Parts: sequence; C-alpha cells; structure tokens
Amino acid sequence: MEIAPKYNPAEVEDKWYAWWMEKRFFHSAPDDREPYTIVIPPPNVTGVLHMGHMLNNTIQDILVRRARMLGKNACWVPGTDHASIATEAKVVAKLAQEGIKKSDLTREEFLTHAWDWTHKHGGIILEQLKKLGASCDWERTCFTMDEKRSESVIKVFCDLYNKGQIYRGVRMVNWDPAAKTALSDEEVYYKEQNAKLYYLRYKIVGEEGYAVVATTRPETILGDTAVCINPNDSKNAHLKGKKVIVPIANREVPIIEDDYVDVEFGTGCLKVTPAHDVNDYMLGEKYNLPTLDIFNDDGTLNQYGLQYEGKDRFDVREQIEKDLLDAGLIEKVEAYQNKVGYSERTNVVIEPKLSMQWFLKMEDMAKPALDAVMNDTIKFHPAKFKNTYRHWMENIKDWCISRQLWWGHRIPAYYLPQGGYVVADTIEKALELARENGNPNLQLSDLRQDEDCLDTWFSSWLWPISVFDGINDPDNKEINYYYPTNDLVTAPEIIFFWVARMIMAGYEYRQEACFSNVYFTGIVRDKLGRKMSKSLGNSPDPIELMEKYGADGVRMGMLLSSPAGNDLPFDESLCEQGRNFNNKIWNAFRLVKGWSVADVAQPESSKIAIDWFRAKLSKTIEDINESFDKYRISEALMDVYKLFWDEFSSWYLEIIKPGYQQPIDSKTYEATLGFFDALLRLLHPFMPFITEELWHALKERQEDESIMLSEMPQPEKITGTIIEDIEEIKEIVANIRTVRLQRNIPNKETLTLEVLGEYKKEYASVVIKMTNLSEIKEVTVAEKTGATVSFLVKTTEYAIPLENNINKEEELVKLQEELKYQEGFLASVMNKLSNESFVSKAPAKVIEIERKKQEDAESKIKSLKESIDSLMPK
RNA sequence: GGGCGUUUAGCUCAGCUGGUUCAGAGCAUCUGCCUUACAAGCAGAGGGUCGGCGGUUCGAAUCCGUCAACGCCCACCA
Repeated sequence: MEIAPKYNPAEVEDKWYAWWMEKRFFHSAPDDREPYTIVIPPPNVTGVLHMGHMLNNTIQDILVRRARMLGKNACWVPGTDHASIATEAKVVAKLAQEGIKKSDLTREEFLTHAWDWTHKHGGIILEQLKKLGASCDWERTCFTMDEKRSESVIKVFCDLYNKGQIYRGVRMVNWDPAAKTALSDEEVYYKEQNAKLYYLRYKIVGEEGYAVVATTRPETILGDTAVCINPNDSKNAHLKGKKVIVPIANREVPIIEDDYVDVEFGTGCLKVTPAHDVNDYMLGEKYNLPTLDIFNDDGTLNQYGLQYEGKDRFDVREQIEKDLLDAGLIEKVEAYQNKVGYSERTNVVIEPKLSMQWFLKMEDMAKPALDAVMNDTIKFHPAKFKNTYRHWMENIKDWCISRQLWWGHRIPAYYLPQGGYVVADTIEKALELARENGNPNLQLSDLRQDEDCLDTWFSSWLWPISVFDGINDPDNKEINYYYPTNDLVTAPEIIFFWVARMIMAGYEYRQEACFSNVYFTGIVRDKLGRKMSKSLGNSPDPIELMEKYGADGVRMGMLLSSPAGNDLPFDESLCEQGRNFNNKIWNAFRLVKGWSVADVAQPESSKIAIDWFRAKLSKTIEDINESFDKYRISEALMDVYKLFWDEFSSWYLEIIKPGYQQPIDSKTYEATLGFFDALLRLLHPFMPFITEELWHALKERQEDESIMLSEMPQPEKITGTIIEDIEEIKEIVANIRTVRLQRNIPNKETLTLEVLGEYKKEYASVVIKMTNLSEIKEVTVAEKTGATVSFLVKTTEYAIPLENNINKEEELVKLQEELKYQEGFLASVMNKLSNESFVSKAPAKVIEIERKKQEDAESKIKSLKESIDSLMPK
C-alpha cells in the first residue's frame, strides 16, 4: 500500500463529515442512557464565524464527542440568535445603501426586509461550524425568533407580568440624536475630551450676590429645576433655604441639600437638570423636582429652549456662552478634561434622555441564582469568576427589558384609548381582558400594541429550556430527559447578560439549575495582545485557516494555549503545530502499516516495550480523565500529545521497529495495532477527522462503525514499577546518545557499556537496541577499562570505553566538577540533618527523605572518587 | 473612584491544603544529523534569586504584610 508522506486534510474532512451526517450519528433522541446535553451559545444569525466561535465551539465539540464515547446519550443543540440590535443595525445600513431610510418604512415593511436578510445570511455561520467538525444535532437547530421560541418569550413575559415581576418605569437612556434611538450601555464608548468648565452666576432671590455653579454644559441651564449644595459645606452655608434665578430662563429654583455633591469640585454648587443627567435625575426623584426636557429627538432645542428653539445643542452652547458673558453672568471659564459618551453607531455625542421603559424585578430571582453558584451546584471554571458573579448579583438592579427597536419580540402590552394597558399573549386575549376590566365596548382596533421590542437576552435567557420547548410544554418528554443540561461553554463577558439570567430562568421555570458547569473561555487576541476585531482587521479568517492547516490542526491550535478563562494570544504558528502533530500521527501510521508480519520470534525488547507502554497508556488515561474532570482541556490535549509523540513514537515504536525490510512478529504487531487504536480513540474528541480516517484504515470495520461511537479507552490497573524503571533506562540511553553526539561517533559503530554497581539488567535488551551496543558488561572498579567516558544515573556509574577517542584531562575535569557539586549537595543535606529544630519538628517522612539523599550522595561521591583515581596518572 | 485578578525560562502557561512530582511543560533557541515513517522530522543541550522589600516557620514560588507593574469588571463626578 502506498501512503502519501504528508497528511492531506482536505481529502478526508468533507468526506467524513458528510458520512457522519448521512448516518445521523449526531442525532440524539431520549433513551435509557444517561443524557449529556450542551446548548450552543447561539451566534448572531447574520454573523460570520470568527476566532472566538472557533475556540468556543471546538471546546464544546470536544466535550460532546468525549461524552458520546463515554457511553452517554450526547446531545448538542445548535441554533442562532436574532440579535436585535446588531441585526437591525445591519439591515438599516443595508437599506441606507439602497437609499431607503428606516423612517420611511412601516414596521411591517421593515420587518420584511429584516426577514429577507435573515434568510439570506442566517445559517451561514452554522454551515461554517460544520467545517470545524461540530457534532451538533442539526435536526434540532433553533432560532430565538422561530415560532416556538417566540411563543415562549411572550408566554414568559405575560407570566412574569401577571406575577407582578414586570413593571413600567421611567429611566434615563442613552439617546442617539442622529439615529433617533436609545442605545444600550454597550453601544456607547467614552472618549477623553478637552472641554470647558463654565462657572455661572445664579442670582440669589431677595438679596445681593450669586450662587456660582460649575458646569460643562451651559445649554442645559434651561432645564434646571434646582441648585444643590452639600449640607456639610460651610462655604455655601449661606445659601441654605434660599432660591436662585436661573440665568436667561429667569426661573426661580430652590437650593436643595444633598451629600451627593462633592464639596471640593468647582464651587461645591451643583445645577440640577433632572431631564438630562442621570445623577440629577436621581436628585429630582429624591426631592420631587420637576423635569424639564429641553431637547427634541434630533438634539435640537424644543420650546423650553426659548429663543434657542430649533437650534442644535452645540450651536446653542456657543451662543449661550456669548449671551451669558454679555449679561455678566459668567464668572470664569476653565479648560477641563472630561469623558464624553459617543454612539458606536453614528459617532455623535450621546444625550441622556428620560423615557418610559419596561423592567423586570431582579431581587427575588437573584437569590436562588446566587446561591446555586456560591454553593457549587453550578460550578464555574475557573472558579475566580464566582467573585465577579457574586458582586454583581448582590448589587443587581432591575433589568430594563424594552428596546426601541423593531427587530425582536414585540412587547405584548396593549394600550387602551382611555389610558392604561393590558398584557396578554395575543391581541384577542388582550381585548377580552380589557372588556372584563370595565371596557365592555372596546374593539380590536381600539387597542394599540406597545411599539418596543424585548431585549435580545430576554429570549436567550430561556434558551436551555426553550430549545426543548419546556416553556410552552413544561412536561414534555424531551425537556424531562435533557434538562438540566450539563455544560455551558461561553465567554466571561456575558456572565451577567446571559449566564446569570439563564440561571435565574432555570430556577423560575424548572425549579432547578439549568446546567452543572460553566466553562469560561478567554478572549482571543492577536500577537500584540489586541482583541481580535473586524475594525482592526487583525482576525484571521477561520475558514482560510482550516483550508491551510486542516480543521484538526486549527482545533488543536486553538486549544494549545488556552487554559480556561485565560486570554488566548493567537498565533498561526499554533495551527502549524497542530498540523505538524497531524502529520506525525499520519507518519506513525505509515510506519506501522508498512510492516510485513511474519511468524518470527518476539524480541525481548519488544516484550518489554509492550508491557511498558500498556502501563504508560493507562497512567496517561488516568491523567487525561483527571484533567477533564477539572475542565483542563488543553492539559488533557497536552497529555495525549506527549503520549503519542514522545512515548509512543519516539520510544515505543523505536524499540519495536524491526530492522530495514525485516518483518515484525505478529504478537508485537497485534499489540501495536491495539495501542494505535486506543490512541486514536483518545485523540478523537480533539481531532475528529484524522482519527476517523486512520481508524478505518487501521483495520476492517463494520459498515456503520465509527470511531465517534467507539468506546473511550479506560485505564487498566497498573502493577509493578515498569514506568519508573523505563524512565531510568531512557536516562541511560540519553546519556549514551550524548556521548555519541559529543564525540562524533556514528550510530552505526557499536559501543560497549560498562556498569559499576546496581543496574536493572532485565531491560538490557532495550538499551542495546536503542543505542546500538555490542554488549553490557558488569565490572568492578579493578576491571574497568582505563580510558572511558562515564556518567551517573541514580547512584550507578556507567562507562563507555573509547580507547583513542578520549581526553583524560577533560574527563577528569568533568568528574571533579561533578564531585564538587555532590559534595556541596551532601554538605547542605548534612546541615539540615544536624539542625536540632529540623530533626525535632519536621515530620518523620521528610527526615527519611533527607537521609536517603545523604546516602545517595555518599554513594555517588564514592564512585566518583574511584573513577577519578583510576584516571589519575599512576 | 469602587471591586476583582495577575506577576514563575525568550513566549504562553502548570505548580492543590507550606517539605522529592519543586523549580516544571509546550513552543522558541542552540548543536549535530536528509539514520529507509515523518526536515511539517530525528538526537542532544542550554536557559529562571518564582515582580521588589519585610515577616511567620526548622523549612516559603506556595502563608501574612507592604510597594510596584499590568489586566478585567462596575460607576461615570458636574
């Protein structure tokens, strides 16, 4: 059989994925097995695959594939998120390119465009996930705005409203005057600015003099409804109980007192504009101040702007500065640096604006959700995120769930012509409700549905339940079987938005945790430590990467340096390492499959190698299992990587490898195939494609047999000390190789090894094979050949006679250096042992160890001295 | 400004409840090799006062204090 010397992923990946799909191996249905469930963090429906998805979904796939091989009924539910803000922004931008303004469209027209867009671009990302090898149950693909999910959202809204958990309230939002919409906090970025701080004079009513306030926004004085001082501020004490006159507006406003005011800032006198500043709004609430909104939606001034009505806020700022100056009402103007919020979408300055919003009470829901994480019912990996979580949950504020958008679940609240509203999941039910509540003559057309839609997270928080239709049909077979899910893999950035809220929903609607473990991935960064982003253009295209290195190679690259929760400085060279590993596996396979098998005697060294590798394999499986238990997935990969590359390829295969064109004995061959099979199965969750390919090439398989359905190898009980013994043998081999390298002795030339002292002669055949020795001689000091290079392993001295190739002086110097080191080491051990307090206070075990060190050092020193003597000129 | 976290080899990181798994791994580097599975490779080697200082202890990378640098989250001071 001719096998290419390099692995070509392109040839095998699509083939196997198609085969897995065809055989429906990813599909799960409830049965008697233990379920293992993961719901995908739904990517934005119109998104494209980026490196963060790669990392996240690689990890999920590893967990799912492993669970499947451990005999569980593994179910990974895929889907997408309607991502109201992001998608709506994209649709608006696309329409703008076509010369269509959103404001010219009706809601229905706009939604038609949005659905078109969704159907065109939606699902691209899911197709991309298939390239990665994601073993999702595609028959279960969900969308947060599909019928069942939408129904669930509306049902939950009504339920919570009826429970009194949802209410309407006024809230200060980030208003984008260019887009004429509210923005979430996440869509606002802050920029340092060189601004001015204006000191303005407010005439005190009924007496001479002024109260001087400092402000960066003089145009907002038109909305002032109070001036506030700190009650403990002696320098402003004379203002207590007075009134002042707002310049230009010529309105009287009270002086109020609150310790919110910083005595040290400016004059210690704060103008209060409840409609245009968050903190002022709080003061307004507290002291029952009127609110005067002076702006139109586009950032120009309204009728409260008096003579400035219709002008832009920034023009007014300049004009008002002049006018105040003319009126002698500016005390001074200072240069001032502050941070100003800008819209991420339109890059205009955000205007804080009051508006009516819907809120969900958080207090009752937060309690069980906090406890679940604190008592490890839900475990966070890494656990450090428990702190962050607790801090947020303990200071949680009510959740503003309304958004001024069209793309999303429209709020099922219906306003009545005479004021008031009713909440119901359909307009018909709303009408019924309204009629019952004293409006018997209302018609459908009288009801006006709320224009806003719900925050995207208000649908995603139900995801682990809604994908199994557990909201609409809470006792169905699927939800009862698959819920609670097992693991969630997500980014720490959305711990509040999503994770915390899913936990709350889980307790609210299923009375139990929605998952047992949360694995937080890091942020994928570039080599310079910058977050990967489209705007920086520093994110490689995952599809291109997979074409270049193979999906298995990229999967491995993603994992290589990403312990849970740590950021991942991504570098293409990691994928290269992954690809190289694929190639290594490929070539090991080439070697093994290239052997001809014959009925020849099994060499002693092969017998040893098999015993040893069996033990080593078991030991490593234990390590891997332990790593997985702790969700240290990259560590598990590193374990299996080293097992394959170092232990299996460099040691095991080298020991059993027959001479050139020699056949291998069947016993060894069979054992080797068995090991290879086990290694492939261990590797499968990490590299699904190459392992399936080689697993089939390794031997005849049944028609429907797949490595993804095979059993994960489990450790056997290890007895004896063969692992440690072979470590010692490896050290001897390495030493001999070093001697060859340093003395330029070709491998073909055989050497003799002399041993002084104890050595494990049962493994001699391995040493001979690996270093091409002609013999190993046990000798006494007297018998030792004069001209040798020697080295120590443990307490035993090994010597290689090299008549001509020896420099006695050099050898002497080397030995003397070693002797010096050993004597120093012994001295430090003795020092410890002669310390009264150490001997009396340290545990017996520790003292025992020190004694052993002493013994070993003494023995080494003795043998070193003998060697030195033998080299000394007589 | 409030809270949390990090600092160990050139890079990315392991090192649990203080003591042989204690100074480790992978990559990178250096040296020698196209040795018939693999140069996308083989063999070997070098490299760290465990951020600084102080303390507790027989014993500290590990515990405590303090300083420094960096990072994250939250709030956004007129």
